[in-house]
Amino acid sequence: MDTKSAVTLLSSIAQEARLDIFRLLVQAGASGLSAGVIGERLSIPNSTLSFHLKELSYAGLIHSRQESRFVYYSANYAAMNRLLDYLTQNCCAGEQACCSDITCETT
Amino acid sequence: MDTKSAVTLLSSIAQEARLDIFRLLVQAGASGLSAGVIGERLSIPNSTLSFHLKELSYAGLIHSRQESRFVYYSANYAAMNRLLDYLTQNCCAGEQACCSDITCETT
DNA sequence: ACAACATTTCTATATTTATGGAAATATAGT
DNA sequence: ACTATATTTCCATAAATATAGAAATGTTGT
Repeated sequence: MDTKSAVTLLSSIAQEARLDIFRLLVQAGASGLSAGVIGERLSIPNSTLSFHLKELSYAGLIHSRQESRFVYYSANYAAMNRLLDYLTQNCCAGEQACCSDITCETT
Repeated sequence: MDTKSAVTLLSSIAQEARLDIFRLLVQAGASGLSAGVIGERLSIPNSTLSFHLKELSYAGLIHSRQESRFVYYSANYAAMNRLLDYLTQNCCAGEQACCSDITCETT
């Protein structure tokens, strides 16, 4: 990953509404949530929501799929993991380990 | 951690110059680097650098300490780890583990 | 006090980003 | 085709952020 891509990913979640959306989707799992449900849960007007979903999609942090009348959005876990790895790469100048051991909490 | 704090942290590294600075410091280890060295390594004019260092400090992602004529900046690993944890909290809706195992690479 | 260097503040300007109403575009059921 | 529902695009406006030159401030050694 290069700096520019990482900045694109980070910018996409460096905003309150989008971070809320992303975390909601991270917690929702692979099946995701429809745009309408997201908007309702977070009280975001539809045009504003659409703008933010586009930002997250463009960055590649979320996927979307059409299913009947609804568009379902879901977290791109692989992209998230790549980003987290990038931030901690080659850390600590050879000193003792300092970085997180992040493990998925499955409950 | 709440959303606002996380956004502050993310915003502080969602910018090319600042992400470069942060990663440089992550890799530099606990001793850190002086403002001058950072500016030289990344070719950032001093007033611009100062602006970005302030942003990172304000967010709490880096520390600074004065040592003789120099100001040394260093990564706040604890803050970084808290942020990474926050992003992956309660992920995947009880499905199989999906999140990174990030371990410090010490070489 | 002075000189040399390091870093920050001041300032103006340029650029990017966020917001949400209204209208347009899909999709599905009857 | 018509109606109801879901989502996106268009648009104007408001707000936040980035840049870097010049001046000011801090620090150390002589």
